[in-house]
Amino acid sequence: MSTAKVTAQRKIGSRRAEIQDAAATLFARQGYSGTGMEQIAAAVGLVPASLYNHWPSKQAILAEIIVTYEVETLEAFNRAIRDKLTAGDALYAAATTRLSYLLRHGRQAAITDREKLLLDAESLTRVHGLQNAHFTGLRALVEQGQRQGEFDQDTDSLFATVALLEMGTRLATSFLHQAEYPSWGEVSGAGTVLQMSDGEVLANMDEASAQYATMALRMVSHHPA
Amino acid sequence: MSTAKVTAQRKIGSRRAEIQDAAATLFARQGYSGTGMEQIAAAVGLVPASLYNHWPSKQAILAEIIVTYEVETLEAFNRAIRDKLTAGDALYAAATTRLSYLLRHGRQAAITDREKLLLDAESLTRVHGLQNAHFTGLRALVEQGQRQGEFDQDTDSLFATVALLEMGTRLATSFLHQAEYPSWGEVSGAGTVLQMSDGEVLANMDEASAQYATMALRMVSHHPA
DNA sequence: CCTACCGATCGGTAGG
DNA sequence: CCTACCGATCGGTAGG
Repeated sequence: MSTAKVTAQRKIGSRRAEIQDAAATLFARQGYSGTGMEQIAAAVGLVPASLYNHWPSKQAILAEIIVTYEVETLEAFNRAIRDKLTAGDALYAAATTRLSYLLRHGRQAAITDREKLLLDAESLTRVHGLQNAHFTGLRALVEQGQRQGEFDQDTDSLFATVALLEMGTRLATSFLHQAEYPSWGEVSGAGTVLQMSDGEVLANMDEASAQYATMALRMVSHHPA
Repeated sequence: MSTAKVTAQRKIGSRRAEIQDAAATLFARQGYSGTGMEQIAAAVGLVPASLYNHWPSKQAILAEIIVTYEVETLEAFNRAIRDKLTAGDALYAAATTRLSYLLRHGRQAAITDREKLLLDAESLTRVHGLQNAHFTGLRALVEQGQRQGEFDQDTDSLFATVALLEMGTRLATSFLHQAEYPSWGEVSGAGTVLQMSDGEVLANMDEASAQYATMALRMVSHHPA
């Protein structure tokens, strides 16, 4: 497959987005510091200097990837829990929505996870604010379920919230590194059929999300009233 | 062997370890590519060229950090499950042992997670073999528990195994980035009192390990026969 | 969007 | 363990 053909298939006039997408793939695979502007340029068929017509710096590409990812993550969470009648329903919706989003943005999740400390102070403050809002919202949900008797009272809500969030991040980013678990991507008994190619999930995200949400409810010992 | 020579060898030996320890701190914080030999040298009060009296290359430091971490992780797992009478007991022991080890080696866990793909082919093959042995052993434990009726039959063992492993890794490496969750490190209700300083856990690992193991058992719906 | 090029920094070596 | 230094590569700029 020629680079020219792939480039031609993309929308003309979205060079900026094309560069960001190529950067995301490379950052996820090699890390930010391990990726040069020359590699990004080569991936989109340009010479390094031309990238600066679309982006002011390498840092700016990183910052937009991370901030966009965190903004969308928080929006997805708030949308998911809206109008849910019980804590169990809200947690289930938050979990399925989160894993579904994560599986479709595995590169961005991995980059945020690894490189966010390299951001400038302003962007980092914003990212921490977004992450804190997400964390606080999820923790409030856990504690609400505990007060209402739906979730186990003895669970430490701080610990459970961290575990829920981190388990999701890791499950999703794991798909970027299939080699780690050779059987990963196989057809598996309960329907976690997941095939990755160039950072994209091709099949059966819904089943994986349901499995994740079920485990999330088990972790807080959900027992519907 | 003269006393002077032994002393000299000890000095060299401790320098080697001192350099590796400083590198681990920097790699965990800034990434492998983001850390220069000059920074490592400065951290131990040397000039960059002097590092090459103790290590042949920057890559060699990375490789030893990762391989040692994986070897010890597998050993700890095999020791933990030895002689346990039920799958539930074995899973509980594996979980507490794992989190305890991870909390004491958060930097190495984070580095392995992020940088292992940068290893030379030989080291990477070895690391993948060690990880696969750990993964296979844990999955076998889950399936044994399912066959014996201790764990829920409907859980996908592949998915559950990945989730268990990744949740542990993330919980531990999260402590390296306290800023992420401002309340992290506080005194928390159920005893997850964890204070970090320079990558070291100072208090109450046992309670955190127990919380983690309890969640692990819940994830597979453990119900003692 | 290109050619040409900059100063800074990289991992690593020579020699004592 | 140091001083001195290497070629390669880095992110970014000037000018057209």
